[in-house]
Amino acid sequence: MKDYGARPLDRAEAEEYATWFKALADATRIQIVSLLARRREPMTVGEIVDASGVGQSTVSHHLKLLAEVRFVLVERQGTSSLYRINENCVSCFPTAADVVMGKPVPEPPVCE
Amino acid sequence: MKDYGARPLDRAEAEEYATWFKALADATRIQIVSLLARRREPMTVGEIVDASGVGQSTVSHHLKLLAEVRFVLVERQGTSSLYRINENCVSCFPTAADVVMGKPVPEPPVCE
DNA sequence: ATCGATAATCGACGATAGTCGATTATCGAT
DNA sequence: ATCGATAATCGACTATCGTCGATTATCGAT
Repeated sequence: MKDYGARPLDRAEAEEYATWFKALADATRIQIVSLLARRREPMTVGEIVDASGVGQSTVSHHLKLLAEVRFVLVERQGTSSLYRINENCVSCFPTAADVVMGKPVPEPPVCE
Repeated sequence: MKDYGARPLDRAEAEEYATWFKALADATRIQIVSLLARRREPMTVGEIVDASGVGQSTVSHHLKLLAEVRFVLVERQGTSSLYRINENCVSCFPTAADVVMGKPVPEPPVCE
């Protein structure tokens, strides 16, 4: 690769960002994430099922994916699971979008 | 759906954003886009092939996808094709990330 | 008219993804 | 110990994706 400035996007960085974008590369997951981001409070799977319009197993599947990349956090409470947005991602993710689009940022976003 | 503020993310909006994120849900495409975003000047397919490390047909395939969602723009010049970043997306795409993450914006981004 | 360089398209392959219905696991309450 | 509610997992099906090598199309130059 040639020189495009101080912080070129190498393969490893590109692959990390790709996993983030992949997590939101589906309309159902976008609805779930935006739903949890607007309510900053935990929601049960049942509530999310009602709001998303797809089956319970499908929602559970998507929530698992979103939890694996830590877009959402889980906490079991009694017989139900409470999902909430990961506040770190609320700030990190748009910054990742900036980085890919060439906007210089002081620190590359490292979400957890 | 219940009420989560003035601008809930309906299915249509979620699907539009999903196509955008889907376009960047691959490490190779992220490298291509960030490459074109850093150089603001048009690049030939051959140059992009050299910089990306994958085959010519693969790069051509990805460029076609990126052009379909208008992340990049094409212009034929002689025997080569010149690809450049779509400046609109540089500003629209991070805004879309903000919207999904619940940050209120004056206008929802409509890229073209 | 032909040649060479460049890029687009084709065909194929294995891999991954989204959805569903059905089943299983977990846990509180009776 | 059993029941009911809740959510996770399983199995299957179809669809899409990323990559490649090979072929074809385009166009400038000779």
